[in-house]
Amino acid sequence: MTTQPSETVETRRPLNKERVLKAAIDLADREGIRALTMRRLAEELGVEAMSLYYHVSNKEALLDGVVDMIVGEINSELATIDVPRPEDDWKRAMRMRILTAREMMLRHRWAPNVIEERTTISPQMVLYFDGLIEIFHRGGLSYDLAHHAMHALGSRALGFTQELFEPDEQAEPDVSSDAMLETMSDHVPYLVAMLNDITHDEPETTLGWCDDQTEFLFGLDLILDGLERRGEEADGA
Amino acid sequence: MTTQPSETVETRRPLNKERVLKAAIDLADREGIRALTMRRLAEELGVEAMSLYYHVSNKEALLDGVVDMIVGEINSELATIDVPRPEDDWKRAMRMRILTAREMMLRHRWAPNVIEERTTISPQMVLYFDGLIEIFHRGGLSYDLAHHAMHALGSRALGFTQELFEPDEQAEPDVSSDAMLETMSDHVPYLVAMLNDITHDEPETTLGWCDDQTEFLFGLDLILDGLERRGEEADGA
DNA sequence: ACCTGAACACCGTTCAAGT
DNA sequence: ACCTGAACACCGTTCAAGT
Repeated sequence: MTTQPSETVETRRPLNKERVLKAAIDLADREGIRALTMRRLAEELGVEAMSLYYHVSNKEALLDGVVDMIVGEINSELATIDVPRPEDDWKRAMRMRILTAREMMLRHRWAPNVIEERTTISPQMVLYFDGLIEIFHRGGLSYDLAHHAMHALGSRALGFTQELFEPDEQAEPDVSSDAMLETMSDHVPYLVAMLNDITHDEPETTLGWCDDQTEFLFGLDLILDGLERRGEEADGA
Repeated sequence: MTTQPSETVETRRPLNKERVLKAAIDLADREGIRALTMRRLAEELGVEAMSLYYHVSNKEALLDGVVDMIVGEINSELATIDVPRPEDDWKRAMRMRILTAREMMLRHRWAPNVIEERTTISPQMVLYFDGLIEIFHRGGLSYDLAHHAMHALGSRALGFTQELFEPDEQAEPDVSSDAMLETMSDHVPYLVAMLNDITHDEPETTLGWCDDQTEFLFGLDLILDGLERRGEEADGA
C-alpha cells in the first residue's frame, strides 16, 4: 500500500507504452544510456521488470520506440515554427529544420548513438526525411540531386555529427591530453601546429574543446552551398 | 593435454595483448560485434575468460585496443601506397588516403560504431589525423581552414558515414519496406516521388539499396570542392 | 487487462590461489 | 609470468500464475 519513492500518487495509474517510453528518455537524460536497463526502468516506474514486457515486446523495441518518440517531438516542433517557403529560400528553410532537430539532439546527447545503432526504420523518421526532400524539390533541385544530398548530409540531416575526438559526456578536465600532445609533438607536428595556431585567441581551447555549434554550421553550409552550385550547374547544362 | 578445437598446435603458445586483439577483431568479423564478449573471446583462444584480464585491463580497454589496431593497419597500408605530393594535388592525395581508410572500414563493418562509442583517444588515430592535416597544410590551406575541414569531414575522414536507413548487416530481403512505402505514399509523397524517380533505370533499387560507394564519393567530393573554394576565397581577399 | 515470482542463460569483473 | 576457480552483482527474457 505504500507509494514508491520516485512516484507521486497521481502517476500511479496503470502503465502504457507512452509512459514507458517517456520514463526511458527521462532516465537516459538523467543518468546516461548505460543506466537504461529494463530492471532499472521498471524500478523507476515503481513496477517489476517483467511488467514492461506487457507494453513493449523487448529492449530493442523499447529503443525503437524511444527514437521514434524523439524524432516525433522534432516533427511536432517543426509544425510550430515559421520557415521561409522553399521556393523562396530553400537553403534557409533546410537550415532551420536541421537546426531544430539539432536542438533536440543536444537535449538528448545519448540519442545519436542509439539512432545509429537502430536497424529498423522509424515512421517518424520517414516523415522527417520526407519533409527534407520536399524542401529540396520545391527549392528546384532534381530528385536525383536531392537523393545525393540526403546521403551527403547523412546524420547531419538529423542535426548531429560524430565528433571523433569528443571527450566523455561529463568529462574530467583531462590534463593528460595536453601533456600527451607535448610528448607527441615530434610525431604529430602538423596537428600540434594546427592547435597552436587555432588556440591563439581562446587560451582554453584544445582538442575537442572546439565550438561544436560553429563547426556544425560550417560543415552544414559547406554542403548546402555545394548542393546549390551542383543544382545550378545542372540547370546551366 | 588435448588441443582446443579452434586452436592449431602452433598457436597454443602463451597469449599476449596482440594476439588477444587480433582474435577479437577476427571474432567480430565472423560473428558480429555482439558475439565479442570476454567469455566468448576466451573460448576462441582456448583459455578461461579471466585469463584475458592479464593482458587487457577490462573490456573497454579491449575495444580501445581493437580500434587502435585497426587504425594502425590503415596507417601501415598508407605507408605503402603512392600518393601525389600535396603541393601538387592535395585533393587527390586526401581522397586516396580517405578511400584507403574506407577499404579497412568495409572489411570491418562493425568498426564504425565501435569507434564512435570510444571516449579515449587512440594514438594511431592521432597519427592518422596528423597525416590529414599535413596534406591540408602542404596543399596551401590555412590551419584555421584545416581545422574547420576536419570537423566538416567528421567520420568521413576515417572513410565512413552513418547511413541512417541502412538495413541490418546480413539483412533479410525485407519486402515489408516496399509494402510500407506503398501504404505510406499519401503521407510521404516526396520521398515516394524521389524513389520512383531514382529507381527508373535500376529496378532493384529502393530505400537503402543505394550504391554506397558512389554516394560516399559524392559527399566527399562535395566537401573537398567546397574547402578548395573557401581556400581560394581567403587567398583572394 | 495488467502485473508478478521464480527461474534461465547469459554478462563483466574481483580476488585469492595455483603452476 | 601466466593462468584458473569460485563467486558476485548484474543483464534480458520466458513462462506459468496471480488479480
